Amino acid sequence: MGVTITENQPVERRKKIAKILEEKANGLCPVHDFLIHFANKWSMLVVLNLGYAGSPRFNELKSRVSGISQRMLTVTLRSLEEDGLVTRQLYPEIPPRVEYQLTPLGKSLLDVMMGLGEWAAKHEAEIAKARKKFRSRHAD
Amino acid sequence: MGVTITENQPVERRKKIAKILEEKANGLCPVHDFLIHFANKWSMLVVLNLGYAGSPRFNELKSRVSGISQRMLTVTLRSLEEDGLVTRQLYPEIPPRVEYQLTPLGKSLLDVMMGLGEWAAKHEAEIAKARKKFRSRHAD
DNA sequence: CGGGATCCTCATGGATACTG
DNA sequence: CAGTATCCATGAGGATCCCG
Repeated sequence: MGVTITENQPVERRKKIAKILEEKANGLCPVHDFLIHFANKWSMLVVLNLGYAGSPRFNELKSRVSGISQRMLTVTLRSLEEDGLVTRQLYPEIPPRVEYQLTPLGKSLLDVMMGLGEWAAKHEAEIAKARKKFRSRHAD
Repeated sequence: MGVTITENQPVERRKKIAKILEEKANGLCPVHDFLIHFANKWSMLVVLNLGYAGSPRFNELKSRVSGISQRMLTVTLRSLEEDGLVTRQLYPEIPPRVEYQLTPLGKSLLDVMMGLGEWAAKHEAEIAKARKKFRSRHAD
């Protein structure tokens, strides 16, 4: 099989994209379906922080994800748990202790999220510059 | 410099994540700032379709991104343009013709988006299974 | 053709109070 | 400690009409 890695070849790229955007039985492509559950303010940040912290407790995680409310952390964790990305381990002590952890599936997503995160960190300034320019051009 | 690539090393990974989550002057980490503008239903799908189609016209793109409304395509494209990810080329003909295209910055994001897209396509079934299981367990 | 301008709806998500 | 339950504000996003 052709293992020759030819990065940036338009043809190969188009094939890959086409596969990603292929509609499934539900009328959605995998990306769209994924985004419906994942395109929100917190999911990605929680995944990254879980990747960093290992098996944090609820409030540990809450203090790490700066700005998140108690409610939204709960909601986000439940959603991640539902998608099989996170496990919730309850230790029935008093006071109760709960630890969250990425599943193998969650860890595989973490790798992708890190790619996105590194992109964001790398191009942050460039984007900020573009925004400024755009606004000054449209500030008529 | 230590170029030894040691994938999956927790220590290196934690360092990377820490850098991604590092707060900037505005009190936000790069990812958070990025997500505020990009975590929505359409941006990623539009970027992927632009990567596929090359320099599509407005309605060409609209018919490719299944389900998107005229308004949301406009809004999304403006936002991407503002972030320096997309260029808008107007040909003052009658009727007017407008072509959209990824900038180099947009193309670099496309690569990352493809990584996410491939992840979504690969693990779609697994996620669906997890959801089913979760629901049957919580259907008391 | 490629939008802009409005109106409207509903889901996201923030604040607060309460609980096992 | 780790939530649940409510209430409420905001804005994302859909439908529709209009316009150069």
